[in-house]
Amino acid sequence: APESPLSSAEESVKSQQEEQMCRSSVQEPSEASESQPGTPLPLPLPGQAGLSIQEMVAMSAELDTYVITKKVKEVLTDNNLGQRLFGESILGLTQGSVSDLLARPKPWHKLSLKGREPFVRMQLWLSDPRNVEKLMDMKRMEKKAYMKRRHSSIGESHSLESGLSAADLTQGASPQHLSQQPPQQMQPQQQQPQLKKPRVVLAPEEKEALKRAYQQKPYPSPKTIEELASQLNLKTSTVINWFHNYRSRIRRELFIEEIQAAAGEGGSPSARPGKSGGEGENSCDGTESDSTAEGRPSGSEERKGFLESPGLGHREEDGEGEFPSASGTSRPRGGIIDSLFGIPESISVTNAATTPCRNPKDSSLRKKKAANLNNIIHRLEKAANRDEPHEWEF
DNA sequence: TTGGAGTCAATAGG
DNA sequence: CCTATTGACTCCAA
Repeated sequence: APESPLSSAEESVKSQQEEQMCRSSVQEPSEASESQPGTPLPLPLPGQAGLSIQEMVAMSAELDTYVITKKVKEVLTDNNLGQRLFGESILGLTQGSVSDLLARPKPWHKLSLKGREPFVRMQLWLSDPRNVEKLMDMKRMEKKAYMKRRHSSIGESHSLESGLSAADLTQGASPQHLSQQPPQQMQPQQQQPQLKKPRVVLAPEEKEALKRAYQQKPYPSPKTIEELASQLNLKTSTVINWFHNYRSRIRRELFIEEIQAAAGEGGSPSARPGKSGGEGENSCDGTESDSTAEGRPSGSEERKGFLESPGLGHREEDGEGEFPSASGTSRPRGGIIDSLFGIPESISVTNAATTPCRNPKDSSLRKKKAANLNNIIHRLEKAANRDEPHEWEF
C-alpha cells in the first residue's frame, strides 16, 4: 500500500437542476440549436436508459480530458471534419469554443459540472462506432443546402449577391435579424444606428501595460482600474474584462503545465506539442516578454509528482482501433455506459478514459495554491479593510 | 459586488 | 473554407 488513498478532490455533487439558458442573444440562424431543457443535443445513444447528459456527467467516472481531446482531434483531422461542424452538432458549442477546448482541456478534477459536459459528450461520441459516418453525412447535407441556396440566389444577380444570408437549414422560421436592443439606453443619444460594437482590439502596447499592471497587482482595486483605464484610454469595463480574462487564462495555462508535467513523469516521457520546456511561456497572447506571468510566489516548486493524473502516462498513436469502448462485442448497451462510469473494465489501453480509482493526492496542489494565492491575499486584504496592499513579503 | 467558469462571436491568419 | 485568439457576456456562488 503505497499511499493512503482518499484526499481526492471531492466534488460536491449538489443537485443542480437544469437551468434554462435563455440566451438573450438573437438566435442566429446558424443552425439547429433547438435546445430543450433536458437534452439540447441528440445524444449518440438514443435509448440509453433515458439518462440526460447532466445525469451522465454527474455520475461519470473521472475522464482523462487530455486523452479525450487528443483522440477527438485525431479523428477529426483524419477525416477532414471541422471543429465547427463537430462543435455545433455534437457538443452544442461554437467553433471558437471547441478550438479552445481541444487545445487546452482543463483537467477533469478542475472542471465544474457544466464544464465536464463537453468532455462527456466527446467520450460518448468517440464510443459511437458510426460517429464519423454520421458527421460526414451532416457535412454532406450542409453542403447540399449551401449549394441549393447558392443556386437559387444566382438567378439573375443584380450584380453582387452579397447576401450570404446564413439562414436556412432546418428552417427555424423566426427571421429576426433585428439587432437586438441592448439593454443600454441610458442617455438619449443615438440608439438606432446599428449598434455594432466595434469589438475592442487592444494594441500590443496596451496589452503590455496591462500585463505589467497585472504582475504588480493581479487584483487591482477599482481605483487602480480607473487609473489604468484613463491612462490607457480604455473603458473601465474593458480593463475589468481584461483582468478577468487574463487571470482566467493564466490559470488555465497552469493547468496545462500541470498536466504535461504529470504526463511527462508519470509514464512515458514525451513532451507534448508546443511549449513545455519547463518554464512559463508567453502564451495567452502574442507579445512576448515577461512570461513570468503570475509573478511572485513561484518560488517553491517541488514536484515530487509521482504519477499525478491517473491515466495520462501513455500515448498511443495508433490510428486504428477506433476506441477502447470496453467490451466490443457483448453487452450492446452496457459498453458505453461502462466506459463512461468506469465500472468494471479494467485495463484497456486507454484506461485513462476511465479511472474509477481516485488517485491519491493531487500533488500539484502546490501549484494550485500558488496560483490562487493572489486570490487569498486579495480577500485577506479586503477583510482587513485595506486598499492598496502593496507588497506583502513572505 | 466581485471573481471564476464557460461561452460566444468577431476577427486575424492559413 | 478552417482554426486560434480574445474582449465581452451570462450564470453562479461567496
